[in-house]
Amino acid sequence: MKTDELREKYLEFFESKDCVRRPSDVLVPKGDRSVLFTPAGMNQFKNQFLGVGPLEFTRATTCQKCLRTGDIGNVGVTAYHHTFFEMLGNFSFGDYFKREAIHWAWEFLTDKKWLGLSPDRLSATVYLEDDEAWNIWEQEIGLPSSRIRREDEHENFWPAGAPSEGPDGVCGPCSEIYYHPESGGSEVEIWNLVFTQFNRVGEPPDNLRPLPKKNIDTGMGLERTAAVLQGVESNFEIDTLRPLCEAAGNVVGVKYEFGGEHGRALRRIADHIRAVTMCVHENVVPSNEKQGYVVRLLLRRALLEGFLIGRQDPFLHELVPAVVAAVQGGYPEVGDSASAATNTIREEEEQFLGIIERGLARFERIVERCRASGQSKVSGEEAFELHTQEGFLIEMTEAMAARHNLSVDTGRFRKLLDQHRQTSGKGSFSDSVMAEGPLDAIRKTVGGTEFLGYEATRAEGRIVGVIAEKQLVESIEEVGHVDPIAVVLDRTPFYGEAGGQVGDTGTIETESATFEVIDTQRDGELLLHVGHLRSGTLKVGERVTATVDDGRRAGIRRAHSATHLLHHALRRTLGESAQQRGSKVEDDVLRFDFAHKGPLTREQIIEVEDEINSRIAEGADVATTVTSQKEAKERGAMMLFGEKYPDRVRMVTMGDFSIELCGGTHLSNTGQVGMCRIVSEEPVAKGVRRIVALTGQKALASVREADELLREIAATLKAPQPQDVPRRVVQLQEEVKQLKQQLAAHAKASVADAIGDLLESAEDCEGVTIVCSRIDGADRELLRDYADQIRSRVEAAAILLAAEIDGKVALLAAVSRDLISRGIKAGDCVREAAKVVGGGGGGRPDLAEAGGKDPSKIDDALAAARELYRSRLSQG
RNA sequence: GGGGACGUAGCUCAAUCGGGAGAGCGCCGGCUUUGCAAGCCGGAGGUUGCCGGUUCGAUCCCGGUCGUCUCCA
Repeated sequence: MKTDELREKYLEFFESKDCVRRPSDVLVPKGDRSVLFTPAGMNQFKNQFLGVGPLEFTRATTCQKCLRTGDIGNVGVTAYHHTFFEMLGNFSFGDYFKREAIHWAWEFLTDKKWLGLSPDRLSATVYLEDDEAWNIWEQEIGLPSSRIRREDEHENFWPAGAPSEGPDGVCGPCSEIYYHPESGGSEVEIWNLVFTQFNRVGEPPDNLRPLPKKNIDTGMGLERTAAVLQGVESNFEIDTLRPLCEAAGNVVGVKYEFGGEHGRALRRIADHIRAVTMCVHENVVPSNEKQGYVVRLLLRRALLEGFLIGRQDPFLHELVPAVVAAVQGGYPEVGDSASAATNTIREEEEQFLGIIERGLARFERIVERCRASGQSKVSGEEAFELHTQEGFLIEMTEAMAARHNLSVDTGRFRKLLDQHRQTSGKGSFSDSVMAEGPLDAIRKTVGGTEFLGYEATRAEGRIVGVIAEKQLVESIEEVGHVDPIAVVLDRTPFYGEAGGQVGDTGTIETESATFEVIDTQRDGELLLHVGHLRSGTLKVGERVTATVDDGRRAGIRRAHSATHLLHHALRRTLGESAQQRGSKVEDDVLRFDFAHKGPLTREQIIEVEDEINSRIAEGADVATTVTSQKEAKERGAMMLFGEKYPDRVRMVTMGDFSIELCGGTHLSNTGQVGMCRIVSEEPVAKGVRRIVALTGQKALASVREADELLREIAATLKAPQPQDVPRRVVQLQEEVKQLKQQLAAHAKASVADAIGDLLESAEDCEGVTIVCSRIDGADRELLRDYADQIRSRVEAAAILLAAEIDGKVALLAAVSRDLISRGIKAGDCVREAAKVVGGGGGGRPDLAEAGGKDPSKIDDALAAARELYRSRLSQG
């Protein structure tokens, strides 16, 4: 059976059991900080499992795109490990439970209409204490007890080890189904049925409370099951992946054979490039943090495999078409972003090779050091530094060291890496991902907040929850709380921050109390009014009047509608690739990030600004409609890969030029923007630019400000007209430069004059001119000049110069080079002299500097220096 | 979220122990040459990322900040 066929059959089967077929969630789940990537099918149903929020359905089935990197070292080595893979799943939220889950799994696996696997080749495991599951398997399914195994909480509980080790929250026993291949190879786990029936509360014993509503969460690895059905010995041999491995072989110039010399490496390349392509398709691009870093790592590891085989220029991007071919059955849309993915991947490959080249110098130094000291091993420390600072994967260091006949201390390297892991792990993710927060209680009773803000900025509502210091409270009466309080209403005109648009501000009032809202946030379906109680008492259940600051809201609407105009104008000027990557919409201020390489030219910025303002002048209608996702797509609304849209979407259209899906608040006519002005354009990340623009009042104010500034500059420069300013500035710069040069020349000349006097009054000792003198008004620079010129004017000189600078003493000693061998050193002299003025110093034998704190002793210091020179010279 | 390295002329990078900011390439001018390539001579080009501290004195040591690279989570 083909892989695509298996996927379809599974979903069809569970649809026949009244499960709703849901699309795969995106690879990076939105609003879930507990994971980097979607790790399993149930991830998108966390709220349903917790019983939080409304339930649109109680049974579901999906084929979920997943990414896991925990076992990356096993990829290509074992038969069944992947980074990216697909997980088939069926789910129940308080609906069907253990009996149905097991019966249906068995039916799907063994019925001729579906997979038709021989029952004799299947076995199952259950959790030690789960007699219920055991009995279903043994008595109802009729599986012989010899083929049912009981396993402990580390093997057959989710999360693993939860009863004794936690985390707290929803958990339950599982039952795994294994397939025993005809070839006699080892058993394969093909399906895991999780029965989430407990809520863990604290430490054992008696810490597992039965859930009122029990859930089912199952996962069947698509590739793994396909391998079983196709009777092949590895996931990489199935119909979709084998060609990808072969393509990898072609690209690096070797033939792919499963057991061949390069089999493992090519499987890794195939696995990683598939994962990378899927990520890039969803706009998760290589970077140095979080998800982007994982993508980068996958890409680099894949590149390295090819590099070691012998392909040492970018080649991974050439595999994108093969990936598209492999995944098009399930994800035809990946083809749409293939060329963009190819570019992104090629760029990252080039960058990595560039980094290697830069690190090469350091690597060579290490090799050199080993040679010099006769070592045959690169130390673990050195390898670790190459790894953490230059990005050299250890395998690469080893391979390159081998070329120089050196080995690498990998044992030590691993130890250092482990240490590094431990120190870094301190700030890791919270593990109680399935635990409830204070908001979930409100959600359970009232569902969500109804949003009225599209039509009104003032409305009546009822308080359904108050949160102070992270706790639910019944009422709040303390005026002057330091930490903001959150108030939840059943209905509100306040817009909660979303889609880049900031939350509203305003007031919530009862007859006796006033609450100032400084921000509005959302948590799932709830809108949280965040702020401070100004007077009176707020109680849950009270009726209130909620009033949005409508002047501010108007500015936000102008900025938001202008954002759509900007998006439209950018795509018109720069091309379709100038896709939105993020935005922030505030009161008459907007920030817009979009995909584009390199800075925009001044002309392009003006063109964009012109386009926006023509659309404003045109006064096009702005219309919003709520429609199905499908229809919006057909109308040509922009939909981004890597975004997950709800089934019903809000579509905002402007004239005939802009259609976007948007939940924000907008104007009714583009003319109301008034004016839009781009104030900056800058890079924010690789391939992403940011434009900041102003609308309405703020746009006008900024023009005025610039005008005012120019006027001021012109007045200061005494330029008669603003247009004379640039010329005047150039003129002044030139003047300053000339004056500086003149000053320097002058100083030099005056030094020459002064030196004549100094030498005249200098004493001669054993043929050496001793100059110990005070140069008033000199700085350190000038003292050096004096010393240099004295030394160039006489045969042999021993010098100490002093000056008072800022109430402190600066000393400088210098001797002709010939004198050094006679034991006359500038450093010795300057140290002696510095002692006298309460300081210290040092330098080279021919020139040294020092300082001190007591200017009144300068003459004493000069005398001491003279004395030192004399005595040394007479000794010599 | 936690570590590490780096930031010096337009570019690539030096600067020993804290003591005079440099090289190569590029740029400009001159010479040599029939011309080009090259060569020779000369020149311009610096807030040592930014802020603060220690010190008589900081490119160098310490703290902070910004940016780049990188590892781990």
